[in-house]
Amino acid sequence: MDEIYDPAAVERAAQEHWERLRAFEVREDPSRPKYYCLSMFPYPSGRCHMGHVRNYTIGDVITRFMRMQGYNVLQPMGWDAFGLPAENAAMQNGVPPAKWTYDNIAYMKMQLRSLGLALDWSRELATCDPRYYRWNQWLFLRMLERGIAYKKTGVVNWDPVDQTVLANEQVIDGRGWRTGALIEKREIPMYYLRITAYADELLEGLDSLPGWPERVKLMQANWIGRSEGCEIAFPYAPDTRDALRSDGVLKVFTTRADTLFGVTFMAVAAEHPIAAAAAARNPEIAAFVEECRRGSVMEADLATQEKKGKPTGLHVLHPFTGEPIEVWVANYVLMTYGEGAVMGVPAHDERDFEFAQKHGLRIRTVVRSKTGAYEEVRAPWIDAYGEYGVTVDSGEFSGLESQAAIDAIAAALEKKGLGRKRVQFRLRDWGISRQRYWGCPIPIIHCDSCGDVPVPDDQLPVVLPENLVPDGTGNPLAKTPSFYECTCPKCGAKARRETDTMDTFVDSSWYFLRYACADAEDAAVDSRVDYWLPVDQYIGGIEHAILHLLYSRFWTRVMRDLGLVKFDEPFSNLLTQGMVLNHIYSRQPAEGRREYFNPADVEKIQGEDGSVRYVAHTPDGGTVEVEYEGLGTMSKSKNNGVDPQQLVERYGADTVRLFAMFTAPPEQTLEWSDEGVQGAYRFLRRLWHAVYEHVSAGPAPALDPAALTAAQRDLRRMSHQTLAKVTDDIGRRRTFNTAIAAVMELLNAVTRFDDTTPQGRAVRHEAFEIVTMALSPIVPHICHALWKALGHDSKALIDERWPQPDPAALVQDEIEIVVQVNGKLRGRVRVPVNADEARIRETALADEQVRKFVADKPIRKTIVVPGKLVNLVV
RNA sequence: GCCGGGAUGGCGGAACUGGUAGACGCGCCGGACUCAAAAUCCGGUUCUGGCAACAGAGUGUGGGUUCGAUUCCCUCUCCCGGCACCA
Repeated sequence: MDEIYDPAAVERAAQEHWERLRAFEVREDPSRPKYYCLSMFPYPSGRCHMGHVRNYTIGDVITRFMRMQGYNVLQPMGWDAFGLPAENAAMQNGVPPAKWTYDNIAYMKMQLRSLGLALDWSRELATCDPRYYRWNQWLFLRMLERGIAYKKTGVVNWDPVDQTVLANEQVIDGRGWRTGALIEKREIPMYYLRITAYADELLEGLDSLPGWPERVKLMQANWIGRSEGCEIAFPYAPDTRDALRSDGVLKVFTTRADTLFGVTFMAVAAEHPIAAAAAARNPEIAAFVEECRRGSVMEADLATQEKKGKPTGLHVLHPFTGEPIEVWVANYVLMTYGEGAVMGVPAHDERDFEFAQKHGLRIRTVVRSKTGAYEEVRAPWIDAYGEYGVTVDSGEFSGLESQAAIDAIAAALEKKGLGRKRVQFRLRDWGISRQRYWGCPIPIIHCDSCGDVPVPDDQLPVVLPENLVPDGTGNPLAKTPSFYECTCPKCGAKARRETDTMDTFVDSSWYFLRYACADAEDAAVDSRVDYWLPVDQYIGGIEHAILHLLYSRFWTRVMRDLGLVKFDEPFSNLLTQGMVLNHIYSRQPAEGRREYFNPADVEKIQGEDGSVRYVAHTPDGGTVEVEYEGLGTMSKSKNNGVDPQQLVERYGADTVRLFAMFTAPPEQTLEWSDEGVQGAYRFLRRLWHAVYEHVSAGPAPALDPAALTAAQRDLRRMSHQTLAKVTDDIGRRRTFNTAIAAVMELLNAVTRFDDTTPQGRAVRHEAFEIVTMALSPIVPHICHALWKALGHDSKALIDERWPQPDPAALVQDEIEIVVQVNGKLRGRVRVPVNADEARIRETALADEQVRKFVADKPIRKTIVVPGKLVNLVV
């Protein structure tokens, strides 16, 4: 063993050993319990960032831990390789997205390898590989056959200058990111997947996932948004019948049918047919509808914009009273939810209340809440107005409890044919069409005579040409005849291939299945999926809590219904890691865009008066004063990323892994700190040195537990306590930071333990073995070397079994008890471990400090927490 | 705006089921080693008062439940994630 810790040499040796033995390539083995540990695959953006390092280290710790527990562990890796950044890079430097992507994959693979992850690279896949995405196409066609996939129009962001569809992130303050043009909404035909058909099952399925964080399940449940309510039809008044030139009804969905008699207006979305009819005859309405058409399609934008509305002058009739009610167009009504129309009940809905106040509409009180005593609803709004209560002024339905009123009104409406109870979901069907090049082609051919014709299975995959370079003005596929020109599979006539590609969420909705059988050539999945799936532990960023995870749950169910897999839920346990943050420094030049400076180049300057300023070093050798903007997630745009590669080269992968695991628990955000990395490095050096000192003194004799001194027993107890804690922290709690802290404490104790007797050395040897074992999932390279140095030449550490604490070593005969008087800490006493309440109380009262506070007051109550604390109440 | 989460020393965090607040690490201060510096090692480090023993205060804000609250309940403030075409 070398005296000096040389991470580069240590890591090279360990990685060579694992690679030579193909240690992490696994096969189905029915005789052993399997464990599928999966981290979300990366988008190959160019270089790994700290978020990847954190994500994959967490997965690796669990993988290595479970492997040592005797499981057959699969940990695969692949590439989420389609997506927008490749097109953006292409626009910038003229390189085709394919080449950019494959180059990035090669570099990032090298980076991941240098981290020493226990990955089975033989299963590697990339979603831009036709061998993968042909099955996207195949599965899409099966969904089309079953009506799960269908076509309808959808709304997109349209840049009128570039004549192109923009992603939400490309719309900044309502303008196109490249052109600065005001963005418009535009309706185009798209393919949708009927996720709503699975809404109930996706919601109920959450109950079968005890291994998922509650907050993620809650977010998904709210996203699905099941609500039970009533569909109510308001027949058109004569003016509306004229305007639309038809009989008909305006349908709304409401959960508060009990407030039906409080309706004083109706509000419809700008895209609603009644709005269109009103716009056709009234220029003011037309202008308002036009105004609503501008701006982005993002819900956050719609929800934060000022609530506006215009009366249409058209009316519908109340289903019971026949009273005419005016229809308004309002920008806060979503065409995509329910019927694109709502009934306005200002007395009992806060949003309607505000709208009515603003436009001077009537407020009609029809429910009295039981908690808020009021006769009439009037400003300002109080929450009691929105509560359930007893109906008033509601004709034959007056005097009923809200729920009874809802039932009665629903029944009466149904009898009239003007409504019924129904369930409404907030969840919408999943639009998968993208007017973009770098994605999986949708396998459809448009024929003038046959319509939309699916590409026959034997012509799959529809291969994406890899040599195109997008220029920001629309999809290059639509300008490439060699791609879109084809013949109709049905009639043989000239036809046009669909040029839209699929949402990249399609790619990531089933990749975890494909890892089980990545080389299967004639099927999407084969029987190996039955062995490995479901995923036992899935690890990824909290930002995927809803969309990716919900789509994957949906897709898995579709594949189940196609008979391809035998389970409902793809991920049994989920760990959502927090984001990685770093400081943000910037400067606003007199002209042009705000500049961001990497924190590595910024210096903090403390003035003598306590003032603080920040100065950044520029590439030309100069300095500029910059502003501190606080912490934010590491990103290219804020220039606050840290390159893990430099750190690996400087300190080694183990240091980077240790830092990522030690600095915060996995679910929390992680703040970057240069000093923290150095601290991690220092610890590993200290560990190396301590083991070196120990083994240099020659082999340790065998441990004889019966022959130990009290101090030796103490250290041995601590070793086994630490082992028990680390096992629990990694295995159950997944708090790697506290596991590391416990090992650090043990190492501190070992370092202080200067007993050189034979049994002292034996106890120390055991402590080092436990330290090495316990840290090995986190810092596997150094532990691989230390294990050998500790005399284990025949078996590598990764092939050892995780040890169990010795119960005999944990036994203690005396313990410390905390004494409180009236809940305040006043002393500590030592008592035998099996002392009863009387004995503890007696010992506590003998303590001088305690006596001072008890004085001669009678003890009214004694609370004993066994093994921990006694509280004397006087 | 809606949904979800968070806030504890100078800093990152710990306290697992309502029971010792501040483990562990960073930083800082003092000491050892050194011609000196770096590295390393040893000691100290929540705040206030006190030489000390010790006492009081203290987990974003305000209130509540309890013998006892960082932990449970209510209120407010600020920060972060998601909002369906970033991945």
